[in-house]
Amino acid sequence: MGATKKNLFTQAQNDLADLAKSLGHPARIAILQEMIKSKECITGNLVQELGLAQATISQHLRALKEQDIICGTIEGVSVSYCINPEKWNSIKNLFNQLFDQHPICQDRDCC
Amino acid sequence: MGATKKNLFTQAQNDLADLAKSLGHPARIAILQEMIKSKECITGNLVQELGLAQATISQHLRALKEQDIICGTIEGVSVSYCINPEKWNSIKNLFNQLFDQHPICQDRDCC
DNA sequence: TTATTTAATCGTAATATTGCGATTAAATGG
DNA sequence: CCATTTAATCGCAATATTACGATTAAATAA
Repeated sequence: MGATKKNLFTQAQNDLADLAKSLGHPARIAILQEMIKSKECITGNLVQELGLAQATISQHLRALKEQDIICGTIEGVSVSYCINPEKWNSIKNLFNQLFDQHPICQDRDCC
Repeated sequence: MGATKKNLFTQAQNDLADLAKSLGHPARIAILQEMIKSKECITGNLVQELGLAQATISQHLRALKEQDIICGTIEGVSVSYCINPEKWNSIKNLFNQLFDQHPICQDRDCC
């Protein structure tokens, strides 16, 4: 045991959970915000900015890459990453699809 | 090592990451969708519906409770859970705040 | 009172994640 | 060619998560 039982859930549920999981670490949130902020999408700075080891940053970048949230282009000896705009938009839509399923009911609140 | 270095990040980054993490499991996505679908917020059904053990469901419910995403009221011998509408709304806003930071740039796409 | 039902919690095993030093690979600069 | 720079990957240790059987606690039904 210990492994997620993905077979019990729909593809959509697993996909959304995987996306949420990839946002579920402050370093990855910070990386994405940094990429949004800096127009040049330079990543060498991330190690400096975030204070995590180079190997750790690289690992987080891979997690985001595997979800197709970011991609990188080689620029000389370094690599420039940035957010995949189409994916970003689709993530936003998927999350809002979940959020908007809930009919903010004023009348019958149990919380 | 192995523990997230939360001290390197802002409160907002850690909070958003924690929220994302709590959505980062298909069972918890399924639980939330079930709560949205069923008007009565009955939870005993969840064990039946999802096919996970009772202890496991209870653990996922606790994770959502700890983030204040859901809360439960005792109804006789069983417990009725539902989504916290205010929190739900604030989560939606927090995520969209992140999503909308990105200026969907058509001109300079590296992906 | 004593069963029964329901869900939380405990304890534990399996697996995943996080973090980093060390190494590797690839490109640049001399 | 060789040194340097940059980032990916490897290997490992520490920690977290997932899952579930067993137990517990609380409410109901008899």
